[in-house]
Amino acid sequence: MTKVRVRFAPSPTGALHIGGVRTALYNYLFARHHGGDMLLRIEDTDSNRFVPGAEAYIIESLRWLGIEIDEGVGKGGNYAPYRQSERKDIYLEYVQQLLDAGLAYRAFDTPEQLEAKRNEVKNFQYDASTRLLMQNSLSLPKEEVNRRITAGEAFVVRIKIEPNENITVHDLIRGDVVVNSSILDDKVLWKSADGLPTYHLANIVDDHLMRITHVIRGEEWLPSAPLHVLLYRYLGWADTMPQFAHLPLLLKPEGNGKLSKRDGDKFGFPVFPIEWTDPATGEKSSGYRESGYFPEAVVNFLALLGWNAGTEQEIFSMQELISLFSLEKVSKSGAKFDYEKGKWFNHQYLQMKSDEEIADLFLPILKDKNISADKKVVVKIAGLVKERVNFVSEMWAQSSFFFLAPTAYDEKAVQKRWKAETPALMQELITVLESITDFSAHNTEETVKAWIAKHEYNMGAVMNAFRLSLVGELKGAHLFDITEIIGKSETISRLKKAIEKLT
RNA sequence: GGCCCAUUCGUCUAUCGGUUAGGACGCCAGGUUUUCAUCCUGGAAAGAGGAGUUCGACUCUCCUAUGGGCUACCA
Repeated sequence: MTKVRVRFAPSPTGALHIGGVRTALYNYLFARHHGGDMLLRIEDTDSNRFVPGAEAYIIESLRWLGIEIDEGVGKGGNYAPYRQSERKDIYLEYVQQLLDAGLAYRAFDTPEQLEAKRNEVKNFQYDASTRLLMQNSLSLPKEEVNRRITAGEAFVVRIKIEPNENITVHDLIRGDVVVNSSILDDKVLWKSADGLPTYHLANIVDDHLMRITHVIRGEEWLPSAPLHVLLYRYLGWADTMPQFAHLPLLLKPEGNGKLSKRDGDKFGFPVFPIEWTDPATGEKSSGYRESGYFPEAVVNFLALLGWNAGTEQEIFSMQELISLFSLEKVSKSGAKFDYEKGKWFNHQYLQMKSDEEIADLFLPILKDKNISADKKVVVKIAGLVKERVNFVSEMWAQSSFFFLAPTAYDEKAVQKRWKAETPALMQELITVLESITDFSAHNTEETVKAWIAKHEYNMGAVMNAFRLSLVGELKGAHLFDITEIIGKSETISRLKKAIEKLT
């Protein structure tokens, strides 16, 4: 059996969209599952839309997510070059072959003429029914064609599609899709504007030459798949044509349409894997990486948007995804992007991290806040706070009281928990705390609780006022974990301050 | 407009002719807790509509509706 080879073939027209990331992921999972190769090919045949930096962005995004490339741009391989703009001569050879075989023809119609035609005839399509009315090597006398060519007149090359034939595309996800060739148009294969092939030609030539066995791409390509099947046939490669799988699209979380860059701005979540700055406008778009997502969480989340193992498992490592993935289990319909679930995945992965790892991520944030803290202490705090947050970036809000004494007290909390007798109670608590030498959470808790029990104080009244004094609000970690970390003198100092400020 | 694809809780999905239609996110309630959060338990919540086929349809077929995609010298 031939070795599975798949490719991810994005255009360097900007940041890699999250839907594109999923396509790359599925290709990768499929390749690894079958012990095959994953290629990265850059489809830069549209010189107008080329964006500098996009290629590097794509490579970095895949690297961050752990989607490894075996061959291609940035990696090399036996089928180089992997950038289509560097393969022009190769494509030239094959258009010529199509031209010589009479399967393609030259068309001289200018974009303006085509535009005029489209305005004049509704639903105009350049095909068998109209091509003889246009200016091309099929409609014009041979001498006229030659004259135009030698005069250097610009022309495109179009595929010549024979009408009235049912073309079947076998899709691994959708089954057979049958389309009548009459509805297909004579697509441009070679552009005159920039002297490069179109996607259709370059794609087929490369997939064939690079020995691609499975084409796994977005559903937006399904309508042109019959054209691609025809091209394989025209080029004599029908017997080695790759298998197709068209993936369902990622849709907007609300309303209609596919997920777009604008949705990120609108709903406040990233639609790009890593931050992207548009080189033309300087406009920044947020990325999952910079938003504090773990790559494993993004991968897990994306993997389940359109695929599932058929079990009730939700959390999958890359290795598990690889061993379980199959195209048969990819769903057929588009998936609305559920950002809330994405956050949940990150929460799950955050809980799996060691306190040490989390501390390493939290330390720079503390540094930003001008907090210098001992790593050991931060590790401890990470352990106490991680379960309360989805992202490391949210930890400061949950832990600032470990580092800073409250400067204000929540008004409602004060009203509820700071009564006339509270100052005296807190004063007594200070005395109790002062007597403690082993200020560990456990011992302090025992001592304080014993004191409360002995005097038959109201537990809630004491503890809440205590908390209010230390935190400034009625929230936060276990109280005696706080006292242990901030220490005896700071604990007492905060109590004193509260008594002073709230009385 | 034409062509193609799709349609199970609000969302992601399981089910591959016979199920009390399952799970997860989110939501709601209760419990744990000194607080908030976490966590645990429970709850509400779905087969687009209509015809067939069949002893029996979420599952197969057709129609309609709805959603999506494509319809460039963009990919």
